[in-house]
Amino acid sequence: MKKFATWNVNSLAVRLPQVLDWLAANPVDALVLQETKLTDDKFPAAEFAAAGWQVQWFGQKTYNGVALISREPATDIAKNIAGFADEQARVIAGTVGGVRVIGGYFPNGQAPDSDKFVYKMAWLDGLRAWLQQQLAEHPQLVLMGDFNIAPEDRDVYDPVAWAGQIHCTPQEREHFQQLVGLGLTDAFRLFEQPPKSWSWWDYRNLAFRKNQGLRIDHILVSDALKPRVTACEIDKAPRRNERPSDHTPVVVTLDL
DNA sequence: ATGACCCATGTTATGGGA
Repeated sequence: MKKFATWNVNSLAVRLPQVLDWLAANPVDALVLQETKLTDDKFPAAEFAAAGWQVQWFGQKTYNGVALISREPATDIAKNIAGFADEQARVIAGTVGGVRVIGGYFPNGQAPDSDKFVYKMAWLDGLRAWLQQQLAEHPQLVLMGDFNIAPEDRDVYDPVAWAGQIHCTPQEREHFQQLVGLGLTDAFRLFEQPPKSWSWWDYRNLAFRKNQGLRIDHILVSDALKPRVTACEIDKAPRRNERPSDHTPVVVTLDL
């Protein structure tokens, strides 16, 4: 049995105690983090090591930043997308127990008519090209992270209000389907799930209390792993913490 | 109601997130 998880922590400096608490309660084989918002010299490697975790990290000042935490050492570490020049620290990958684990903080895109949306589209093109190679090299692969894409209307609390808005545009959803077309499966949808399952709730407007959110954090598994998936769940508990991240972890369980 | 929050920044407002 193996477990892999993803969590956008929205500043690891703020959330480190919550991450360590969560790992103690949820001893997964690997956890990928997004939005650490730390330069590499400030990464709290010693704190993870003291708790018995291996860690790889890749960050920058103020924005973005990713990490790969694992019980066993990760090998063949990759940072960002080979073949796609990027100033922003958004991807970290490693092989853990024979499984290629890729963690990504996909661009937000801000608004469909913005330069940031153009960047998001180019980034997704680059990701897909690289993933095709990664899948050829590593048949057992999980792609996890904050995709900043709500794949379907059932992933949106108010699909009418969000129609055409960022995270819900046809272009973003087409990119998600193109990733699926590489031979990947949304592990969450392999199982019957509670309706109105979200992974993110706005800090504003009492959104969590009213359960107004989006499902934008995902775990995609390769065809080789798909028959091994026994569970995939969103863990809402950390969203109830004091000073929570606006995202909450997603966990997949595989019979390996 | 084009709002409401949270995080980082050598801040006391601004940009970004989603």
